[in-house]
Amino acid sequence: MKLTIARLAQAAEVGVETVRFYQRSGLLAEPEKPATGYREYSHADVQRIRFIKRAQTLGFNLDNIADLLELDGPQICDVTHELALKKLHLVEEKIAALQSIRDALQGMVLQCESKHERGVCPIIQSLATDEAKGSRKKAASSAAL
Amino acid sequence: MKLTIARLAQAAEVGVETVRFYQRSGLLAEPEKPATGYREYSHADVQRIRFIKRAQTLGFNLDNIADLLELDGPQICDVTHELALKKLHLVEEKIAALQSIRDALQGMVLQCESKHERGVCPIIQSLATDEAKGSRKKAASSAAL
DNA sequence: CTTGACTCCGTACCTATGTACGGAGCATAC
DNA sequence: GTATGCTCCGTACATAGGTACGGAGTCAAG
Repeated sequence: MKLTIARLAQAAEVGVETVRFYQRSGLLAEPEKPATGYREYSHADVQRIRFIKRAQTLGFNLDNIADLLELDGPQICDVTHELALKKLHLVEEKIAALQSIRDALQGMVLQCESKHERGVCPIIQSLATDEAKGSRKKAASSAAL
Repeated sequence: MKLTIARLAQAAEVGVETVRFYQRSGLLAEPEKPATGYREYSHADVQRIRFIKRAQTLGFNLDNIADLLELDGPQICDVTHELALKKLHLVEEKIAALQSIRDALQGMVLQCESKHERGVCPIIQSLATDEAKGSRKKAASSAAL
């Protein structure tokens, strides 16, 4: 079944502009433009976009995904395995960083809820002074929430 | 002690351009330009930039931080408490999402390491097909690693 | 054969947080 | 009094992943 770009986009649950963006980024081939009429897309293109979207939900960026899509041959698994492992480590680091942020925030929230000096906010105090006690010193840089 | 912008930046461990950026963003006031000579900064400006940087490591963005810096009066704690609590929830959501990504990646890596059909990569297979079994369906959208 | 919807294409814009550049003014050291 | 380095200011660029716009071509229905 041949599709126009709008129907491809709909089937893949993305916008038309996103399809074009993937084409510009080299993730998706642009079909030949016929002498008359519109470019035609296939179900394989739908699958390819879905692949991209699924890989994105696992934290792969479009560069990674381009690599994954390029893979061919009997050694594929070596490459994907390494890529997935690398990503896994990144995710674990990120989780650790966020956990240390969470601990710091929890501490602040609790302090705020317990009795404290009138007119002095412990959260502001803790941001205004350079203690670095507890969790804040270790991992929590580059949060990017 | 009065500082030039470069010495302010150095004391606060940021770049000069970052100081200017914070000024443009309204996080830091620009001192009056004297009739002759350069603008003068104080230690309070150093503290303010450090405040910003510390708040950033906790996941607050510059808009949040602008709010925090604006606060004044006896009800401060209500606002900071709410902001911190909201941020805490966001961080917890983010952690959960990343954990589900981690689980999915771990599963893939393990599959890749165990025996599997020759010439077929389980990672690619799992991205190419729409099972959504296990972890992938729940939280893992909007990864932003 | 006109109308409305869709495609095609290039380009500009968006978020957030900076970074970099370039020319002119100013200050301090020699 | 000049060389060097700093300040000041506006502007452009960078990232990642899209999103939007505008004008021209094309297609299908009535």
